[in-house]
Amino acid sequence: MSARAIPYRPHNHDACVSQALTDARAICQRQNARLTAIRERVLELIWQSHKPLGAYDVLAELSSDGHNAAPPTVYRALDFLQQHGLVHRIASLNAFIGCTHAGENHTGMFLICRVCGNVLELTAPSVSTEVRKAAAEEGFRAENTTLEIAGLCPRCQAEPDHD
Amino acid sequence: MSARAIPYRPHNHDACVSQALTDARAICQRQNARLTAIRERVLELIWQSHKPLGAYDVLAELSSDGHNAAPPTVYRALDFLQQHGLVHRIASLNAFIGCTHAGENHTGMFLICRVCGNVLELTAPSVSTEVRKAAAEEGFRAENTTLEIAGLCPRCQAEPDHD
DNA sequence: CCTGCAAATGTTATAATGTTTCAAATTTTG
DNA sequence: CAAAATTTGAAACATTATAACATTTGCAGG
Ligand SMILES: [Zn+2]
Ligand SMILES: [Zn+2]
Ligand SMILES: [Zn+2]
Ligand SMILES: [Zn+2]
Repeated sequence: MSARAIPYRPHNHDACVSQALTDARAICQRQNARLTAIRERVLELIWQSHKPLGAYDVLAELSSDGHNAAPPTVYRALDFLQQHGLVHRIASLNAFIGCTHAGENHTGMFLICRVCGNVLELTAPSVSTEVRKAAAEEGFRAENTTLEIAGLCPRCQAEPDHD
Repeated sequence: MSARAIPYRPHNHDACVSQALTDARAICQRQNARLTAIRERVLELIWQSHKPLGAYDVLAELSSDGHNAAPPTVYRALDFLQQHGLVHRIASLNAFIGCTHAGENHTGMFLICRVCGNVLELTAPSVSTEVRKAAAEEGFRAENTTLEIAGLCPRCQAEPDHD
């Protein structure tokens, strides 16, 4: 896996997409999971940008593909992709984003720009460590961490009206 | 403010509620905010346990009070209470819980037991520090942190079938 | 190749959560 | 008190997610 693009800055995003799809195929093969046409298409749609996409946005895109889809189709695909660590749900936005650390066994931390809407996924081991420690001090067995930071990305701090 | 009760363990919960209401009155007075009857009642309902309550649950309770309320009534009250730091929204559950650090200017971290449903709110400065650091390393200006840990509370680790 | 099973998808309906809008009532201010 | 601002009421609507059951597809064993 090559160096990761920074969503906030212009980059060859097609490369992001094709890398994600390639990785996904490999991961599913390794896990004996079936990355069917719909699932792959949903993953591709989720990856169309670094901004989280709502389930109904995915649905709309599928429809404009000519695919006559209903909500369960999308939610099922998204469940599958989450299960296999290919997308994340951003709880604070009710939306989904492609995982940039697929196959890496990580706890994501998401930096969400409230202006441009782009999201950067980080793996911050020091944060995870402190979280685990804090939970352990309470005798709590942590299983799943939701960590989403809303704020301003570097670009939007500089020029507030950007896409 | 006295020592905080641990939600997972039996305690005199009426004391939690009356403490919360007393604190809320003081805080609103200090901030020149109007803790109206509805708002106070919603806060009280939220505090009826240490389990997060959905907006529509609050609505149902209001209705059984005889109060003929509609969704906006509840959401407005909850907005107010959030604004003034009296309740938190748990994004991963679409539900609300009373703040146990009201007036303290804090970033909450929530330990959510997936079995009993109780939630413990912590202030973990070391976590906040690491989060800020990680964000800063990316040049990101963090404004709002959502940090929710799902797992098993001490009690439910010991005896899995408890309330 | 067929048959039968399991996984995946289609389809319809419905549940759960949250917002917009405008009107009426209440509180505050001068 | 009168004007202005805040709060609440009420109805409709929008968005997000799931339930239930029928149908199709992929695949293993015979
Ligand atoms: Zn990209
Ligand atoms: Zn990830
Ligand atoms: Zn209590
Ligand atoms: Zn709090």
